[in-house]
Amino acid sequence: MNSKIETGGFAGNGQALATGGAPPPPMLDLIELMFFAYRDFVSDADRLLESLGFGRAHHRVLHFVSRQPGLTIAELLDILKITKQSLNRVLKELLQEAYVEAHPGRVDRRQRQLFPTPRGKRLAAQLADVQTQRFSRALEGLGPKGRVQAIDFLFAMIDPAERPKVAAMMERVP
Amino acid sequence: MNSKIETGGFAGNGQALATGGAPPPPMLDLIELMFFAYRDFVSDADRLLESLGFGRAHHRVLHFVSRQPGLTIAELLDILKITKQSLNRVLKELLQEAYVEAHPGRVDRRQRQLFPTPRGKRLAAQLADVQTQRFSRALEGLGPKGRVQAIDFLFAMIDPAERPKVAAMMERVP
DNA sequence: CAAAATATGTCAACAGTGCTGACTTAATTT
DNA sequence: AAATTAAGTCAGCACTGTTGACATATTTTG
Repeated sequence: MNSKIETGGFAGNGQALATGGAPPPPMLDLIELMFFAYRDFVSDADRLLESLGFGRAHHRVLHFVSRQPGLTIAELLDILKITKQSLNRVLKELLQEAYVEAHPGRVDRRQRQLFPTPRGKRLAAQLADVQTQRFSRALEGLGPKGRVQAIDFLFAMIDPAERPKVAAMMERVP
Repeated sequence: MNSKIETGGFAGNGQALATGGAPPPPMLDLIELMFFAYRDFVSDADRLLESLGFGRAHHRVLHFVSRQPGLTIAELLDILKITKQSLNRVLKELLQEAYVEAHPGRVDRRQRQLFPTPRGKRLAAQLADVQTQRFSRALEGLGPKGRVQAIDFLFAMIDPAERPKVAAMMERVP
């Protein structure tokens, strides 16, 4: 049970340990850049959502429902990695305010398939737009391969076990 | 083996609408990859923190105090972009459990300068280590310039007004 | 020096979003 | 017919963010 991330304590971190595998020096720059980049990345959408009384959780649900219309609850839970109770709280609001619709699954009627309404599509597009603007500006200064490189880097940061699912979603290009 | 995304296919993303003001196509791939990458990135540290009764907020404070010993409250608030009440809640616990120490500022004694204790340094190093491991594995599959490119991309994602401060922190290489 | 500004701490209340546990309903599978 | 599955719901809790108001030092200013 003990997560043996005991790298040897303080000494383990320092690269002074000679023999065997010297632990790599911490990549503080990347760690911090990841924090700052994400902090500012989400802030764009946050401002828009706040005016509607929604939060980030609403955004994520609306985004993936717009991206994959007909998504079931179970599929959504697997993407978001949250519990059904957490999901239900925000999904209920999106349904009530008619940003999302649910219909019983055609093949398995226990399931509920989720679809964005026109209103939901519009909001999802707006949110994607402000975030796309940030990417656009960021990529402007980065050479022609900047986008491909960013994609490769971010994809490599994902848990290997999750990559096939993400890759499958990516292939479904809009 | 190399389960990279098929970048050659769609990253180009043709469709140059000539006339009028056609909105740029949303970069759904980058938006989603940013979400997935960050989700998995923070999960590493989360597991370690949970066993100590700490959360992400504690991690951030401990990280930046370790990174910039002598940091004041106001400087920390500017980095984290949270309110002093939010900060105080977690800082209080880090002080009580002796991961961080505070001393009155030498020049301005109203200020409190924050320092990591040996214990705090050790935990900060452990946390940085698990996150560094993820970066290491991610960068393995990306050419030799992968790291520089990732840094450039993430830096470009930050609000322009914030970049000088972040750059200053980066220059202070460990 | 007295007054104003500043840096920080604190109390209280609330919002958003995670979690667990327990129970229900409806539909499908066995 | 019984067991399993997909989903909903209720209750409560934890973490982390927010405002607003007020308190205490300390420094700066007029």
